[in-house]
Amino acid sequence: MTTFHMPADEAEARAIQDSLRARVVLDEPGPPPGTGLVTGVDVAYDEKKDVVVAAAVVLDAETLDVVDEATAVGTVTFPYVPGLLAFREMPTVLEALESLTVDPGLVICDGYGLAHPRRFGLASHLGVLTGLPVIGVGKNPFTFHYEAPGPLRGDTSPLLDGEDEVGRAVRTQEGTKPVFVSVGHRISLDNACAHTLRLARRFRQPETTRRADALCRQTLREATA
DNA sequence: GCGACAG
DNA sequence: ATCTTGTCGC
Repeated sequence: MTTFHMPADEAEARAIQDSLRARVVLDEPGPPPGTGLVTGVDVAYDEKKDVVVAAAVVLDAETLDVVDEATAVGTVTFPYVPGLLAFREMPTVLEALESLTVDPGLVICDGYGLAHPRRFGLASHLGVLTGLPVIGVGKNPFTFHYEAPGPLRGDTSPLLDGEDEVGRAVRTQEGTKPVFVSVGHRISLDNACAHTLRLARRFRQPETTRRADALCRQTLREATA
């Protein structure tokens, strides 16, 4: 497992992404939906943007029951720069994941994997550092373009960077905006979309993300109070 | 040079 | 991400 290194500036951060990108594994199908464990990770920031809380919530993939959860509180040491999000969140996210008492199985995180200017978003980075299969599910199309998917749950359309399909817009609920799924590590795009759809039975976002979001926000309130 | 820009 | 009133809809 590779150790996280905090770059001194944006140029070094981009160089790290260009270097680690070669370690992304794209030829594995990933675990079948509905089996094993699935882990959601998310972070929340305080008003001053200097405290960050990460949460990891492990669910049984079939029942969606909570199996384990962990949080970590850290300090933000890198500014938000589109394309360099991982350097803000990675240290605290890794700490939360390492605090779990079970194997996380498949990880679902906010943001993107291959759908990234250098094809190495947060989900790819997290996958390479942990070795775990990772999916990226974003709420916005970032800098990419797409045609609206059909109106029904399960309808999809390609997320395009020019001619390249870097991810997929997935309609998880009728009457709501799609989410944007991309491959992080050790999973296919088809399977990533199938997992996302299965985990978003009731709401727009996957249950893993919703649980992790609620936990890190609650923990932030308690840590800030 | 200007606009766009995951969280 | 987070700040935030009112407002639309179930």
